[in-house]
Amino acid sequence: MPEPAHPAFVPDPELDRGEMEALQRRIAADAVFDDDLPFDPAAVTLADDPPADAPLVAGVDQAFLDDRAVSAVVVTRGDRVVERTYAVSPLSIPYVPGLLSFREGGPILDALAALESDPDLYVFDGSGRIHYRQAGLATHMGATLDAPAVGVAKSLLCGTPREDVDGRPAGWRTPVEADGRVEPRPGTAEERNGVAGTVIGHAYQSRQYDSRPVINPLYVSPGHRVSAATTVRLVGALCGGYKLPEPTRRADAYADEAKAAVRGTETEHDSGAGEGADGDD
DNA sequence: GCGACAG
DNA sequence: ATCTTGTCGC
Repeated sequence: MPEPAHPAFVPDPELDRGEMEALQRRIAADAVFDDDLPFDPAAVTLADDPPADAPLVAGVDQAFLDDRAVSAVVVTRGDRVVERTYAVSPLSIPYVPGLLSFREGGPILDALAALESDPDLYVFDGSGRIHYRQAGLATHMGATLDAPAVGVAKSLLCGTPREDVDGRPAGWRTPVEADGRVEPRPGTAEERNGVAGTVIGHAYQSRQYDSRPVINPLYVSPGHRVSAATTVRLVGALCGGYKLPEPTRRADAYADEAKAAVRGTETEHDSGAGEGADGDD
């Protein structure tokens, strides 16, 4: 069901670096970093028995096999899994910091196209507004689908946390402000007033065990149609006992599962059949 | 030239 | 992201 609402934004790996960056600037200008949700953010929970009208949340993550991406999507309502799909797609370009969506965006859209349901919110594994041109993976995908989206990264791409992030207790958060590496969005007040100091996301300590290996915080940022404040609120509501939000953990596990299945299909005897389609159970 | 760099 | 066994601890 989920199809690109804005075809011109669909990531094209064939573009040269300059064209990719130009497209990201257009996407950033079009992206909405304010709350424009068709549902109540407070309705997003991990309740065991959620209301029948609770928002559908899609967790998206990928695993890699040779020169292919195994993109997995797990849709949940509260704590209940509603649907799962995955797609195996060829990867044409290498990973380049700042251009991640051009490598993984297409494969992700392949997996989303196999979905029967229509998610209300997407949780992507990577940055959104916390990006050099304010158009990270979550923003690129959210703007392309014109759907609410948030980005959850395990490390910081750019920007500066307002406070030191080391050794913080669970629940702690601090704003991540734009620094000299972040460009202002074309056509916005940021061009005249500057972006430095603008809150582009948050460092969020989702989990911290009473001792041992100090856990690093997550870096969450708006993808599309969601503010930075609501993004942390949503991610906080989606985290249940582990560092990563539940939708992401499930997508990650499903991606590994699908990857193992694909690998088995090509190892047991020989090879031959198999394409980059979908699958579920 | 040097440093930084999601997955 | 990926290559990988065992091991310490609740």
